[in-house]
Parts: sequence; structure tokens; C-alpha cells
Amino acid sequence: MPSGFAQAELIAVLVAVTDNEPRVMTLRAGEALPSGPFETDHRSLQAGLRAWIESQTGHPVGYLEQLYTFADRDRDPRKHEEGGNPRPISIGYLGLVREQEAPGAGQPSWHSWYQYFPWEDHRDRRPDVLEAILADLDDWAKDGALRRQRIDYLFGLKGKPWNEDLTLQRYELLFESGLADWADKRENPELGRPMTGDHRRILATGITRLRSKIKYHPVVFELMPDSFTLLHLQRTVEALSGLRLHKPNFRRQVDQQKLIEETGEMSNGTGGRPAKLFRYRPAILEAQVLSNVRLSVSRH
Amino acid sequence: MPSGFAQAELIAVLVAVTDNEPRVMTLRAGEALPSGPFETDHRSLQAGLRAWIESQTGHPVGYLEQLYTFADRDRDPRKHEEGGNPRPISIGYLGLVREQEAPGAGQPSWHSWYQYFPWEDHRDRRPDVLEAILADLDDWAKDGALRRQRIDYLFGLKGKPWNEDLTLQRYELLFESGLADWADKRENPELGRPMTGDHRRILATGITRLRSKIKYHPVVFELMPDSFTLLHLQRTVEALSGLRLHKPNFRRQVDQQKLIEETGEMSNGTGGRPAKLFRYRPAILEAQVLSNVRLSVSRH
DNA sequence: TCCATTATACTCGAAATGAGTACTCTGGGT
DNA sequence: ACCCAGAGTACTCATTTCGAGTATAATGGA
Repeated sequence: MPSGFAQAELIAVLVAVTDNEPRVMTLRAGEALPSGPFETDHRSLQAGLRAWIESQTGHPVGYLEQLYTFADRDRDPRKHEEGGNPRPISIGYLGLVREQEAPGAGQPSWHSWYQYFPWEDHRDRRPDVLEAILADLDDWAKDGALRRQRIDYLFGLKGKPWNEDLTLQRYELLFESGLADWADKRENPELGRPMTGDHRRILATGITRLRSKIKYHPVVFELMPDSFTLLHLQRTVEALSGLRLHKPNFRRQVDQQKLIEETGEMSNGTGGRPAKLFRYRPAILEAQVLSNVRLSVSRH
Repeated sequence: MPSGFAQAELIAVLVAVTDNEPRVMTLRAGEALPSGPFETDHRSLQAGLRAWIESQTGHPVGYLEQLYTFADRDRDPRKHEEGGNPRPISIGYLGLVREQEAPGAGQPSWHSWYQYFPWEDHRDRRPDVLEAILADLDDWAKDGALRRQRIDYLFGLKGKPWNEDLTLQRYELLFESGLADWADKRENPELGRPMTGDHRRILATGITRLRSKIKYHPVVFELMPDSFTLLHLQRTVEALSGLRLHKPNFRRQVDQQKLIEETGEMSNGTGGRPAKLFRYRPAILEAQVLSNVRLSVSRH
């Protein structure tokens, strides 16, 4: 019986938020996530990936977390024909880096993740693409009441609330239903930009993980510059969650948790009244704070 | 530059709760977690592991979730000397199975996980072993205020609450401090039973994951028989979390979430008044229910 | 018959949550 | 000089959830 030797590959979902857009680092004109072979001369997976990313991008990675290890035979249908290749094991990571300036020439590019998942951005309104998708799904839903229920639950229909954490599950449903093919060649703008292989699924995994993580762990600050205004912080959380939040409540919670402190300086107001600048509190307990950053949603 | 080929290995943390004790499946007289090479003739990691476990144990696995992929060079210090071996990549899984009867001869054995982590069981009282451990740690804590704070936070000292979810972090601290060696050969009963290699760390990862998972996802029911009393359910959650819960509040929450329904039958009371039997509600939305099974702790 | 043990039904105050209102600065246009 | 748009900041208020405690009901065994 053939026993498991396989090539190990690391794949990174690198996220930054610039101009209130959540962006992900991509290669090949936005078609692929950065990835590379696992070099055996590093102490650990984590250390190896960190070094590799920093050499590739020049940006330090503030936060790095393992996402998932993929090794399904049918991960990438293109490989099916090629036969004898050992099945690759891919270890996905989620990394957070601070705001990026415009990338230099030849540099990797950062794309808003809503290019890949346009139906996930609910900041202004329920996105229009959703209607188109749901219309397409109606057909698929005819085959059973459970399908209908699942759609209603995942997309917040029939009075059920939209749950921003379910990005991966929604993507999986679209895939199951045949709407989103592995590498979708059709020009269906409502289905979002495709990626190579299963990279888009890995991105969805990263988004789902990050969206749920910000609710109970202060990782947002890994995406913020040294000092920022409360609105800037709120806009960043909104960008990630794809939701609009209630300003007074957001502020109340942020300072209840004592995670930030005033720098003493004011912002040179971009719009109205100048705002106090804050900094992340030199977190004595680091990752230890339980910080329940609940998101209080609200239109308007 | 040597690039990554490695042997892939699956390691399972298989959990069941019997007699109000959380048990984990072990091999070699409780010294190792079950593990095996990743066979390439399975469709996916998940499917491969499931088949393998069922053939090994005869028990179906209700719930299976990937834990973490380990590949640190210094995972197992014994390997350091041996040189040229490719570094193994181990993919850890958490699996839940229903209550087990006594194991047959030659069968794998199930041990309470508190044998390995005696300081994690706070159901009756703060365990005595904790005092011994904390005394040992005091020495280590002298080297910096942050160490002191970390200890206080992880072990719930100085008015801070005991947080049952931090099993892994506590184990890591014990390891860092030199108290728990990889394979602790000393006969320190307060440090718990050792395991081969990094198996005990993997077990800690599983416990941490399960303890936090039961709070927002109805996985407990994968450990319950078809019908059960409310107290039985409570005792199971208590066994996993290592905490004592407040009975009225536990009941209130359980039926607010509408996850269970009466079977109509009563238990043939083991103690006092007979109790209604319940069953898990044929969960229409399956994993989709958000079920905030908050644990309301309380002595007494 | 008393009692230990479990089941089950309430109460009550504190805290957290969701939603809304009002008032304060600032710069830019008219 | 005045107004106003855009942002900041301080409250209020009803509802829900949470943590903790009390009271009463049904069993079986000493």
C-alpha cells in the first residue's frame, strides 16, 4: 500500500486594509495567492513562512496563524490527468500586515477581497450581485427543502439575519450548486474574480477565520498604523466584516475594553471636527485579553 | 536549497465521555495517541482518517475536525541526533465518539484526560496539584514581571478568573518554564502523565479546541447517547470544561436554544426523582445553529 | 417517616446590548 | 457673517442576557 510521502507547500492569505478596503496579496495579476515550497532549513513552519514572506514583500508580518491543511485528491482537477505526481499537501496561513502604500513596479499586487467575493460586502447596502446569484440558486433549490433552508440561512433570507462569518460556507454552497466552478471561466461578474486551483477557497477560509476572530480577539490592531482615530478603527473593522456599525456603540465597547489609549495628539481633520488620536495599548497581556469586540450593526 | 518533501502522518485526538469523565483514546498503555501514515488512496485527509479510525476501533466517528499541522524541527528532541530523516509533517485531528463501553482485550484503551492534565479539573475544587505547580512556578516567575502576569492570568490568580479554554497555553507555559519536559521522566505526579514525543501537546490542543467549541457550537451532542437527561447533558459539559455549572441556568439556556426535545419517556431514576428524557433535535440546520451554549459556572 | 437526592419552576438585580437623540467642533461655501 | 456638511462626543432608554439564589415536587432507601 502506498504510504504517504508528499510535497509540502505553504500558501499565504496576506491581508492589509488600505483606504477602507480589505486587500489580499496576490501574484500573477491577481490570479494566485503567494505560495512556495516548505524549506527544511527553518525551525518551524511559522518561522519559514515568515522569513519567506518578508523576503518576498519587504513587509514585516504582524500576525500569522495557521488556517488549514489541504490535501484532497480532487483539490485541483487539472492534476487529475497528470497521473503519478505525489499529491501536494498545502498548509494555508493567514497573515496580517499594516497598511500598505502603493506597490512598486514588479511588486506583488494587493486586491480588494470583494473582487473575489462581491456578494460579501454589505457595508452600504445588500449588494446587487446577490439578487442575481439568488435567482440562479432558486433553480438549484428546487431539489429539496433542505437546500432552500440552507440558502435562506446562509444568505439571510426570510427574516433570518445576514451572518458575515459564513463566507466560506457560502462559497462552498455556490461551488456545490455548480455556480462557482473551480476556476470559473465564464464571464459572470456577479460570481467574482476566479483564481487558480483552489486558491479562492483558501482565501474564503481566511476571510471566514478573520471575520470571526476580530470579534473576540484584538487582532485588528495588527492592521492599524501606530496611531489612529476611532473612526479609522471602526472603518477598518467595517471593511473586514463587510458591515456598517453603530458609531456610539462601537466607541463604547472599544473603550470599555481598555485596549487603546489617547496619544494626546489630534488628527489634522480630513473632514469635520478634529479627532483624538489613539494608540494600541502596549498590551501587557498581549494575546491574552478576551476583548469581546462585539459588532453592533446598524444601517445609517 | 533543499525543498520540502516530507512524510505525512495523521494523529487523532479521539474523545468520548464515559461516567462523567472525558476520555481520550490511547495506544501503548496510554503513552501515545493513535497515529498512522497518510494513505494516498483516500479521497481526502478527512475520509482517510475516518476510515482508518473505524477500522482500528470499530467505533463510528461522529464529528471530525482538523486541529493543527505540526512540523517544527524541534518537535521531538529524540530525533535530533538521528540526522538525515526527513522531518515528518503531522496533521492533528479532533474526533468525537459516543459513550464507550469497557474496551475489549487488546483493544485501545481510553484514559481520562485529566490523568495527563490533573490541574485542569476544577469541577469539585481547585485541584490540589495546582498549589504544588504554582509553588514551582514562583521560582521561574522571579525573572520578570511579565512572567508573573502571565501566570496570574493563565491560572486565575490575584482575583482573575480561571479560564478553562487556556489548556494549551497553560501547558506551553509549563513547558517553557522547564517544568513539563517533552517526555517528562521524573515522577512528579502533579505534572501529569507524560506521553511520547509531542503527543501531550497535541492532546492539549484538542482539549483547548473542544472546550471553546462547545460554547458556540452544539458538538456536545456527538458525545451523547440517543436519549439523555438534562443532568446527564450537564455532567458531560462539566466533564469537558472541567467546571461545575449552575443547574437552573444551564437548563434555561439549553431549552432557550431549542436544540433538544422531550422523548416522552422518563429515566429510571438512578438517584432521586425521575427525569424526563430528551433527544437532540434532528437539527434541521445541522451545524448551522449558532447556539450560544454559554457556561454559567458556579460552585455548589 | 425522615432524609438524601434529583427534578423543575420561579424570582431578582446587575450587566450587556441595540437603537436613538443631542450637542460640539471644524472648514468651506455663499 | 452665516450656514452647513462632516465628523466627534456624550448621553438616554428599553430589552435581553447573565449570574445567583430560592422554593417546591417526586423518588428510593435508611
